[in-house]
Amino acid sequence: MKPVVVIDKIMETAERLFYKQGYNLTGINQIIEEANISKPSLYNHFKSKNDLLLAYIDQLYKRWFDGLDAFTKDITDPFDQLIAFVDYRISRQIKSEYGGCPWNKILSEMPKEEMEVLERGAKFKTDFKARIASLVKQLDRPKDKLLNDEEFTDIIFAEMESGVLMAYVTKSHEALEKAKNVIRKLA
Amino acid sequence: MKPVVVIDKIMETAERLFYKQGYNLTGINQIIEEANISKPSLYNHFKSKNDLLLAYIDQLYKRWFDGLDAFTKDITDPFDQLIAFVDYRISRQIKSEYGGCPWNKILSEMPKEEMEVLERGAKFKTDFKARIASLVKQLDRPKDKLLNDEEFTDIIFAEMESGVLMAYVTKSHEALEKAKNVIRKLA
DNA sequence: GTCTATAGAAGGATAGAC
DNA sequence: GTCTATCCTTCTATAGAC
Repeated sequence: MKPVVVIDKIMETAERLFYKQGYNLTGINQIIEEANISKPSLYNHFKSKNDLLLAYIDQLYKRWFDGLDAFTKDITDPFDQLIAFVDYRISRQIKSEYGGCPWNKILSEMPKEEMEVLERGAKFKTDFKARIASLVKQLDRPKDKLLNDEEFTDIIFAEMESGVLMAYVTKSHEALEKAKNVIRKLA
Repeated sequence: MKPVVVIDKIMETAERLFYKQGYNLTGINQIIEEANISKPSLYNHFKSKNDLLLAYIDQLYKRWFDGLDAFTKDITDPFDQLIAFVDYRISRQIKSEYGGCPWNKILSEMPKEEMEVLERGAKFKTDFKARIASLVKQLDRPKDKLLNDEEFTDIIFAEMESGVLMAYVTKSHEALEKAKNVIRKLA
């Protein structure tokens, strides 16, 4: 089902190339060529390449959480949902052939002063962590546990982030599999 | 103490710009200008920009561990050393004004097929984790602990990686401070 | 809204003199 | 080993016709 509207063609091509090659290595010329549109057509919808970047990031946010919801929609138990969060990230890494986290990729190639992008990245990360925190709370862990809910949440989040990074550099989801065991032990 | 040898000028400038702006946003022209050398002079030492990248990465490896050794040289207790590892990363983030981990930055802007760079990244990450593992082993934790040494090592590593990433996007080392508490509780 | 054509700057890399 | 000068490509962005 190929997109027929110009703006859809742009967004689909930009998403694919920005993730695969990185934002700075992807030129406007390549985008219009692979999207089969003309250059002024692109600039009619986006006033600059940076504008397209922001649209890409907003789409990233929506699709990431939509994908998470779809992946976990049939799971009710909060613990199972936590494990499914890890499985969601494993599935994404396999599907992308270990291309890494699109957020980390795009955030890392920005100069550190690019706050418009970094703040969207911070929002994504904290929103995702809030999802984890919500599930951890529902676990109703005994209060005398070694780790409180916040610390447990941090560990789950950290194991996933670090696991995806290692998946990217080692081309394997071994670390993410181990993360599930750690979660099981500490829950 | 400014460098007087041409190759030192190149490496110093490349290190600064690659980290600050990213590899793909840093042009050869800017490097030679800020290093105050001519273009053929650069190409006399490095046969291509990619060649300079590999030299930069090798230097990154050496300086990162040299810095870690210098930072922890007066500490003997293995637990204190683990905490110092986190403090080392905090100090680097403060010094760079939350510029992020130079490894993650350079790894993330490579296309995922650039195995020459990714493998060096994997080596760095696993070597660093091995340092953590070695200290964890020296802790001589009781065998009936909830987490075994390997799992505890993974958590420490993950907390640091995720903590540096969050430092980059939030411009704060709050997450890294929390990581020290988690390590204390689980040790 | 979409096109052809082009501007103007910056990219990586090299020839040839010294 | 270092320089000046230059090559060709690619970059982002726009003017003007339809």
